[in-house]
Amino acid sequence: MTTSATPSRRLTARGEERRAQIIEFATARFAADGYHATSVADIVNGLGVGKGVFYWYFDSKEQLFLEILKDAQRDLRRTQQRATAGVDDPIRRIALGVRAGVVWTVGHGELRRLVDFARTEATFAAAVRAGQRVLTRDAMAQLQEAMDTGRIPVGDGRALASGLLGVTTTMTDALVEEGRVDAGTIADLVTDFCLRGIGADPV
Amino acid sequence: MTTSATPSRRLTARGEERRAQIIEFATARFAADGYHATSVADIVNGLGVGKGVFYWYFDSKEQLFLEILKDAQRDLRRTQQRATAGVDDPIRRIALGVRAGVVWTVGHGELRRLVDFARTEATFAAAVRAGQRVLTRDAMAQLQEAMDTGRIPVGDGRALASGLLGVTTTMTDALVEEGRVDAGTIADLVTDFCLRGIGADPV
Amino acid sequence: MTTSATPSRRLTARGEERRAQIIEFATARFAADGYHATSVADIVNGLGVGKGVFYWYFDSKEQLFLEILKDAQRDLRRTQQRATAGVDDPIRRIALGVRAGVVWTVGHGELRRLVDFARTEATFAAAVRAGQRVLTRDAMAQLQEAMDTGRIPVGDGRALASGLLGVTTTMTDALVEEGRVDAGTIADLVTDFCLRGIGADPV
Amino acid sequence: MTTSATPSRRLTARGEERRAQIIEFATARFAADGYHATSVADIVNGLGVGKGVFYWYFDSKEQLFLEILKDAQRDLRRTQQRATAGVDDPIRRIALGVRAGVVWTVGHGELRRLVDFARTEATFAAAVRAGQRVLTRDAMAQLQEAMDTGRIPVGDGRALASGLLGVTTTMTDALVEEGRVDAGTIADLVTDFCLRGIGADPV
DNA sequence: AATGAATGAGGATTCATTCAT
DNA sequence: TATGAATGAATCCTCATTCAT
Repeated sequence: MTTSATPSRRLTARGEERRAQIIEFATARFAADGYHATSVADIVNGLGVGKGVFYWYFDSKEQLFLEILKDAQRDLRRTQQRATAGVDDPIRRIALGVRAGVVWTVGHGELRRLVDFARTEATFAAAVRAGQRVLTRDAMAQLQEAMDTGRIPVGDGRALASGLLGVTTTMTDALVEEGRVDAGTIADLVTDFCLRGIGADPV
Repeated sequence: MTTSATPSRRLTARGEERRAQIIEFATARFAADGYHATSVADIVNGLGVGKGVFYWYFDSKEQLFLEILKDAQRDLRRTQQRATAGVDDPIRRIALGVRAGVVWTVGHGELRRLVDFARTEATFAAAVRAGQRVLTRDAMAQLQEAMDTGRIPVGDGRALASGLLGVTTTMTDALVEEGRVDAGTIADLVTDFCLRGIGADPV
Repeated sequence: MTTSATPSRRLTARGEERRAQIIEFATARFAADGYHATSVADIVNGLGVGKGVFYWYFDSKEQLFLEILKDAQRDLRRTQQRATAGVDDPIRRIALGVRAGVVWTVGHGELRRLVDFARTEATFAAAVRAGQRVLTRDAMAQLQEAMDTGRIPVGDGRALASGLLGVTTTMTDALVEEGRVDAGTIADLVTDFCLRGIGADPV
Repeated sequence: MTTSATPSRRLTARGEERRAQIIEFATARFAADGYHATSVADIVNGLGVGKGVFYWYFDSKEQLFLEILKDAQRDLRRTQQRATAGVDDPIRRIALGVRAGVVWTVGHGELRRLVDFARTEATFAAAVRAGQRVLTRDAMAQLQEAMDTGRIPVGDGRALASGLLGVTTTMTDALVEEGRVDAGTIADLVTDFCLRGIGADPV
């Protein structure tokens, strides 16, 4: 489920596989050791292939990272959209979106790390902000509807949206780090905090 | 407001000044360009001094970064302690602590970036977690008292504490990024969300 | 005659060649100018290759040196073993071993220098001692047999063995330095001194 | 008992003391860690003085080393001369010289190391050779007399002299390293080997 | 005599990227 | 497609030496 193949090249089935394999492995290393601490050599050696392979599929290390980043952001968004599709009540949509965010974060802690890192390098910061903006806009839309329909007090949509984001990621991280791996329980705690925070009655 | 001089060395007044100067400059560059994108050469050139100066005051680039990190975490904590000292009501203490956190974050956005980055590199992650734990513990103490005295519903202290942290940092970042620089307004929004989130009546 | 390739890597024929070439060139420079006075840059420039080449074949300058050291010690030992193989008389074995040692030393004066240097750096001293111990043990075995069979007076094997070593290296060095390059003549003088020294009748 | 004070400077009593202190400390470090591994900073820090002190007494690290070297060689020579003064029999003189050499070496193992090192660096090699030549010449004089008076078979003086040197140093080193610290015993073994080696009857 | 600070050339090593095969 | 080899700029760090005080 990759984006625009970069070295604009038609890949065979086997090629697509290789490419995915590189992405997967690199993601794990980037998350575990950090982007800079992971060299292209580490990646190809870990995969047991020659160096040329990497550059056959990617223009550069930077481009690979960007691709991982975008994939991650798109994947999270899709997950949330899928979770809230067809639900009428804006509060429920928010709750479900938050839950989906938590579950995704629990399952993709590595990607979270990458986003955190990306934010700190001039080279990647723009990409992260772009993605974050999309997520915030989604949340704002729901919040707006909730305000319009009187389900929550009128307030600063953007502020509330970023609050949702903050609680979701930070609380999830903290609890996962502490060893709590039950996504459901974590989701309950996060959702509770969030709904209260925006002024809705927790379910 | 530096810590223990590192290459255990007695510094003259002039030396202390230099050292502080390096820390300040390096912090700015690290925050602006990223830790890896900022070379020791960049730092000393920017300061117009020889390369050896850096290593006269610091054992390594890594150690300098760690020092900045610890200074930042200690500074934030002190600010919060100062803000809540002598206040009896736990809810008010929480509110004041959150406010202080927001104000500090608004004034030290650069440091926030560094902490975010540090979390993503194996080398620094431990230090960040240690600092975060201290902050969380502080918040947990207040929350516990609030629960014990019936000011908020009994709940998962750790979860709530990390919620407070998450809202504070993420919401502040988002609003600052959007151009809102009035710390007071931001603090109001954040505090509101937080108090609601833990189940207290916003003031 | 290289040992275990170091950066555990399979080398092609061309690679093996390059590796040997580096070892050869570096040995010459180390011996001529000293280990510290020879920089990696000197080596690669002298070879007309890029700096990375060195690190493709060796983990570090130190490791390369160690490898040269071990190769040298092993080579000398093999030469002596070959020279004495199949000879029954222990005195003759000693004489032949000494001769072989002299000849080897005359032909590999550079390596002798490296060993001398290595002994003086904490980093390499252990490796030298290990090699020396092997050589001494070899000589001691022959001396023991000579004593057991009454060919030389009973004495302190270890002392005699180190005496053989000392005469061989120092006398050879001194004579070579003086310009006498005829290995045969030198070997005669050394062997004479050695056999007399251990109490055997010179042949 | 220093040589030509180098930064041609009149030293006060206290100054001479300082100077000797530096030489002593540096000698120990050079011998223990190696010349290159010991920085000027190590020396002054170890002594608890500022960097200027070093350059007040010595022009450079190199010059200090050279001075230590020469002191050592002169000291050894004097010791041997003192030991053999007034003795008529050339064989006895040789025996006593060798003994003195062994005793000195046992007591100054560190200096031996320095000489070994010096031989391997282009910068110092000449100085060592010069010293060695003096020692060899001394020995040759005695050997010549022994030959002239028929006490030992006529042979190659220079070769024999270097043999004496080699046995003395290498055997002593080997035995000391093995833990035998009784200079007398070691001297016996060395002298025995040496006298036999040159064709004299051991006493 | 002595100190702490500063200099900067030099050195080892890394690593993204390219290339011949 | 893939590999091993090669490149060389960039980086961190060391250290002998100098200097202002």
